[in-house]
Amino acid sequence: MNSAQNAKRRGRPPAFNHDDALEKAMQAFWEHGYEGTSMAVLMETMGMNKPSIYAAFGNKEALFRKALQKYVSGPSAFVKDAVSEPTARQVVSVLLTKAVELLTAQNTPRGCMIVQGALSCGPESEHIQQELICYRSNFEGSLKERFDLAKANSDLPKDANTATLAKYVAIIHQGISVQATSGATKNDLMAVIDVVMKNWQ
Amino acid sequence: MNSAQNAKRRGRPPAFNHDDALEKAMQAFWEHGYEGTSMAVLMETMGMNKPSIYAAFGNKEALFRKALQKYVSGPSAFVKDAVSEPTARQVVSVLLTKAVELLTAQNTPRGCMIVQGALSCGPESEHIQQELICYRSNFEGSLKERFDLAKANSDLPKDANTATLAKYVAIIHQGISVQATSGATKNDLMAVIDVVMKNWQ
DNA sequence: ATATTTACTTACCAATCGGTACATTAATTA
DNA sequence: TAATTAATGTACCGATTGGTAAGTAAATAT
Repeated sequence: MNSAQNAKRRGRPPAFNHDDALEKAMQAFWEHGYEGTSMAVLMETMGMNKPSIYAAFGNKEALFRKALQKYVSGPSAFVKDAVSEPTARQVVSVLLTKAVELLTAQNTPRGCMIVQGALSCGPESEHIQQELICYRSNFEGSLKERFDLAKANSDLPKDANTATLAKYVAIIHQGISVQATSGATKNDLMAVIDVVMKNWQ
Repeated sequence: MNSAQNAKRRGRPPAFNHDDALEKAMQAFWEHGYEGTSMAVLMETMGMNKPSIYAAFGNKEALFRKALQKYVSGPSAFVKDAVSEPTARQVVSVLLTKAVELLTAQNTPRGCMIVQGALSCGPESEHIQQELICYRSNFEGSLKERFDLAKANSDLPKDANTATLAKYVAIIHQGISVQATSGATKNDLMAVIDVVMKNWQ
């Protein structure tokens, strides 16, 4: 609708593509975290100068939040698909397998942006830290809901503690993310997933 | 031997206690990570001004490394004890239980200093990031060696993949660390440990 | 008492941080 | 062609970063 061609907007046309620039920002934040990514490197990777970035995306915090949304709806979109798998076991298996594939992929940064974006930080980044905590909590919450459904369907035993199971899977996922940044390979982590799934009820 | 009282050193006596100051630095780095802890807050928490810190501990990187050693031989010393437990199962159980107790304690920062000290960072902190990766790798390596021993003692099955088991336990530990910083309680995480141990071979 | 040694305090350094004022360029509209 | 609009490039802002030079204070040795 409001594409550049149709709109014929008045002033000087932007020299950047909004989506491409945000993708670059996402990659930078993904790799080096919120505090570890300076406006200077954002300028370079996005191919924009600072005033253009601020005009297009707001300040650094706003840019990070938009990059985070792009991460959730892009590389991390498989999470929503995984919880739609027919059984709890398949949910866990698909979720962890696809997570390992993403977090150890060669063409993208290692590890999960939501885990390492601002795990620990200085006082001026606490809002972002809290936002990421919220994202992780929602992830865990959606797992719990899916397990509640499985329990109602007798896919999980009646006495299953769904909150604990959800936290267990979240812990595996977050541990995998730490391992991926530390250089663990896809095969290393897939072997661990095998152990986890072998133990799954 | 070289205590202040016995030595009768020449010049002006230090106004700080070396060990106490390092303890304070450790707590600050533990809570906010390497990059998130500025020299300004280190000055305040250590009760020393900058030149005294540099004279006593070297630059920020050297100070962090010394704080890290203090963390390993202090709060995190239980790891060495845990791997001395008589069976692999007890090793894992004691290790994870004590980890949860430490990482969710009220009087100390949440989470593990070795995990969140510099999980992602800017280019000027990559040495520290690498050092922490090394520490985590050594932790995992000592677990593998312990499992190798258990395998030799028929405490673990002959076909057990000890490297994978070690990575599995390391992943649980690192996931717990992420959870602890995000506000998970001791009870939350102990329940997960119960699940892990119930699944343990 | 003087010299020496050591640590402290103050003040400063260049570099970088996130963020912005201002003038310029390139497009459309009149 | 002149006016308007929007995005650009440059140059700057105060604050903070890690790190240090230089002078002062407090102890011991001569």
